[in-house]
Amino acid sequence: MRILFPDSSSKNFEAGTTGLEIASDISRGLARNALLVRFNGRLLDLEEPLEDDGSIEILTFSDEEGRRTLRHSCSHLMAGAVQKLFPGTILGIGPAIDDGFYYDMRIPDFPGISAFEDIAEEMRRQVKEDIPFIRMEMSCDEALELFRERGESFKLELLDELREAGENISVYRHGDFVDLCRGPHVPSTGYLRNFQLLSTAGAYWKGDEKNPMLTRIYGTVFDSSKSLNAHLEMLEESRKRDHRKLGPELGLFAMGGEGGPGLAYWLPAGTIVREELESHWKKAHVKAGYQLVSTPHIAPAELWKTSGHYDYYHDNMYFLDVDKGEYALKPMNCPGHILIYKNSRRSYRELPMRLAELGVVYRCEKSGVLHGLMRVRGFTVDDGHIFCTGDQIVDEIQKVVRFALYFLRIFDFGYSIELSLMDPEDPERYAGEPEEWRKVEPALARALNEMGEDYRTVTGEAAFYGPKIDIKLRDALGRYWQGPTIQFDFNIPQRFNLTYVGDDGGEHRVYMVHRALFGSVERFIGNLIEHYAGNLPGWLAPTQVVILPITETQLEKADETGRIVSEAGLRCMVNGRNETVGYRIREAETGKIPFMFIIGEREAESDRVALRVHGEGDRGSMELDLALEIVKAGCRRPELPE
RNA sequence: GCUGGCGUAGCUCAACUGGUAGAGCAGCUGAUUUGUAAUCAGCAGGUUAUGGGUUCAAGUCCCUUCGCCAGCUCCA
Repeated sequence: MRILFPDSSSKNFEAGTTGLEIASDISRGLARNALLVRFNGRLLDLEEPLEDDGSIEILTFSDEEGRRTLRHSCSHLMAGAVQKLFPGTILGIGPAIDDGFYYDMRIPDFPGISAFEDIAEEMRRQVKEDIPFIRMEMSCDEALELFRERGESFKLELLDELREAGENISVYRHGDFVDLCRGPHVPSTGYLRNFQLLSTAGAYWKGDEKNPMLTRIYGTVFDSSKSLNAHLEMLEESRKRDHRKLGPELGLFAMGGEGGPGLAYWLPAGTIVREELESHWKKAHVKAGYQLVSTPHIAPAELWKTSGHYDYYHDNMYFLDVDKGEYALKPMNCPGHILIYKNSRRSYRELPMRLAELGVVYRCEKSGVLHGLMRVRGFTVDDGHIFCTGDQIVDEIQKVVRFALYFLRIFDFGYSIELSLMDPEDPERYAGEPEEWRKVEPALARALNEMGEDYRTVTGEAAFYGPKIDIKLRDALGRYWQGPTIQFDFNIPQRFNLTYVGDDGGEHRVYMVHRALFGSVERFIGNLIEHYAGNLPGWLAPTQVVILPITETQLEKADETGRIVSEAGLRCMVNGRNETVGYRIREAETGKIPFMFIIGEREAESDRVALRVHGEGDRGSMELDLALEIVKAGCRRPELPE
């Protein structure tokens, strides 16, 4: 048979040759790293004999499918170990996930993570034994028989569904362990040396709270101990950077307890961070052609009925009585901005009209989803709404994307873009005319293409009211977070009958785009804290310079220097506490204050300071003016966008 | 919201099977006058999250409520 390789070379092999043998034929290294193959588009076990001509791709840990296969195989290994140690364990499902795997099981008398060492020990034993994973294909009835015998009630349920779907049934076995599984798997347990069990949690069977709760065990596996350790170190680093720990430690905000769940209280230092961020945001928006507006926190229920929120967002809203009428705290800013648009008859000459507001919204999130600043009940959306004509769409989208990327660049975030489109199979789900969608969706794609931005198209992920562009931001640890979002809305302009008068003198429906760049100021600051591990850029640092007189004798000089530094527009503090310099330096270092001016006898008599930079150390004694220039450069606010 | 875990001083943590709540750091006072990440001493700090129950006796056992954490679900 003729096998075609990805580099378009080809070679003849005897029919029945396996992927592993082909890999060995190419190189020993590839054979060692190979985990599975893609043959004519299908993912197959390495040891599956290939019978026909076809194109082959040998997949390793550096391929997404390779990682998933390794991890999925490890979930089998783990479940097998659990079943051996806890007889009577019934299997749920055990998929690979980003960075690892889990397995949901009903485990009798499971003691929790204290069992991890025993489970890991059993897994290591089976790794050493290098037990092969064996694929078996069978009829649905045979599989039912097999799993009925083994008491796997959840698997029987899955088999019933598979039968309805008319799927082929395959089963994988290693040692005594048997699991219903589509595959593929790595050849044997020996591949799974570098695993780590991570955590345990409850999870409902099929994610439905009416179903029984199973025990979920999370773990991960890598291709080498080196990459496993790097991953574990990253997890450790994530814990250290947790904004819920760093934020209160650095005096930025307080949460929880008497203040109510999901509500942040910004302390003076944190408020400086907010104010700096918001002030830059406002300046940048004015420069980018937005008009700033401000809308109330409450509005009559009628407004929310018109917008539709009253019906479809009711559970997330807070209501109150005002003058016997029903009011609601705003969960979104769009209706307010719409009223501003509707305040007068709009001409095409006014478009595009861009309105922006740092609008505080309240949403009644379920208690279980609250998470530090990332998910709260009251937060500030850096909201913007663009009203424009159909001809302006491409240009406006490009402007917004560029603007969003500007904000990510300021903070050295990476990013990846997703374009979410409607599901053409199910047009009923969506608001607006299909022809509008057919016009706008390609315009979004065109906007991104023209800018040369890479993006992933996800069909069926559009909101019901319109297609959208989501930009995920990637932080210093390589983690992705919800970032800027740009959403078209065919629904709300219709509900409010938003129009403009065109150059033909007729009324036209206006196009509307919602966009938020930070998403929420609170969450974005949470991201910044973790991204920078608390070492915020100089311009955001609540205190930028600490002045440390070595002894009381230099206190007066320190105060005088402090005045000069403040007059230079920097936030500074004099720390003349009765403590050793070493102690006060330590306070400044742990407080993550970017710069220190240390003034001893030598400096005091010559208008010099000894500059110390956070995280770097002593930069030596220098003229105050020079030190000030260095600090100013380190605390300079970012340039406004073009 | 659901399931599980947790809740002791501002923070980090002690207190054997129920038997007098304790330490370090932070805070305050004083001494010390300090040269690049912790000077020394003293003082103060608690209705053990909350309300109830069992007991001669509860931080410890049981129940309630609240909050936090993990996960599920949700996320216009």
